[in-house]
Amino acid sequence: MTYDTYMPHAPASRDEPVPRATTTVPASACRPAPLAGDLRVAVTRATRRLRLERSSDQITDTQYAALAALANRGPMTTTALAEDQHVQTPPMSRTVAALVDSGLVRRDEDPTDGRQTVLSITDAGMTEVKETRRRRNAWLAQRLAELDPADREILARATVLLERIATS
Amino acid sequence: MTYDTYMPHAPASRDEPVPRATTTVPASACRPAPLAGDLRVAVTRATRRLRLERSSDQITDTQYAALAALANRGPMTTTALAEDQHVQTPPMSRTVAALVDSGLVRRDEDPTDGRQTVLSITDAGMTEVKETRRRRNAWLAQRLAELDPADREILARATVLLERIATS
DNA sequence: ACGATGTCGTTACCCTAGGTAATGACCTAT
DNA sequence: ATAGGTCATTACCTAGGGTAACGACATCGT
Repeated sequence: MTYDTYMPHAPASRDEPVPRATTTVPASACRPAPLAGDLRVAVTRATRRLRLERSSDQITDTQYAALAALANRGPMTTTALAEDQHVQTPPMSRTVAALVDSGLVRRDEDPTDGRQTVLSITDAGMTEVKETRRRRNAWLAQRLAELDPADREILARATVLLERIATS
Repeated sequence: MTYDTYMPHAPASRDEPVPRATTTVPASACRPAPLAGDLRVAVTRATRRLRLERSSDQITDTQYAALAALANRGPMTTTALAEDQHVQTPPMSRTVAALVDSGLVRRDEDPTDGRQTVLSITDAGMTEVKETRRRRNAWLAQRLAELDPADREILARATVLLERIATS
């Protein structure tokens, strides 16, 4: 079993110029308080819009997120997975149970600690991640392909910043 | 009753240079397909993280989103509100009912079409929007204040792009 | 060595919030 | 006038958050 070396975080370095962009924003929209409101609404609306594009999938958003975490970060316990996803352990336990029932995740007992069970993604699970990732990203990738390359770079940099904010 | 002139969309104009930023991204992360995966994960994770900061609120995420839409865009029907929020009419009808029960939204019959009811935000609703916006944004605004100004500009531009994607 | 305490995972149950189906009220077009 | 379309609501299902409680196991203190 190999795990994707998926690393959205890029190393930070100062004074990188961004080439050109197709949008301008007033300086007032860059102040923390107004930006917080705009960004919150935009992220919420984008999440809802993305949800529309998962109709024919066999796996839910939550299940995919957990499975992708196992694919990206390797085996871990239920509690660690819950912390990674910022949810409580009981709901994560239920999500994991669904993935185990589907044969996408395997439970292995920790030899040194009988309380813990280590969760690993199965080959079927990894196949599902790759296929689901491709299918789910299709719509968004199409929208992104229609953007100016400079706008895609804006979003790529914003992705790093959003990840940084989400993990703080 | 006055409505906030809240306009996250900035007019588009080409060839605007972005000053400096504290992050770099590899060119591969700017291609549509990889960026779609990264961006989807980042937006999903950011949404979950933001949800952690609403503990003591009296109003739910969904209710606030609907109320804010009425505050920002003015009176509209239940169906129009559902379309704006990308949900079906029945769930929106239920959300509206909760807001009416709380006295934050008022139903007015359309004088020319007995089927329709026009929803308007009340003074109490507008107060609630302003207070909730301030309270909910506090955490995010603090995170944003810690960023480099150039990074905030990246996020402000990304906000416009996300709104554009969400409404496409 | 053994009991008290703490931790991991699960189950049970509540709530919010998506979805579809069906219905009633009303409008519109033939 | 009536048939069909539209708006809003209600009823019901499912997913997925939360807390409480419990069993199994580990660890620590005496």
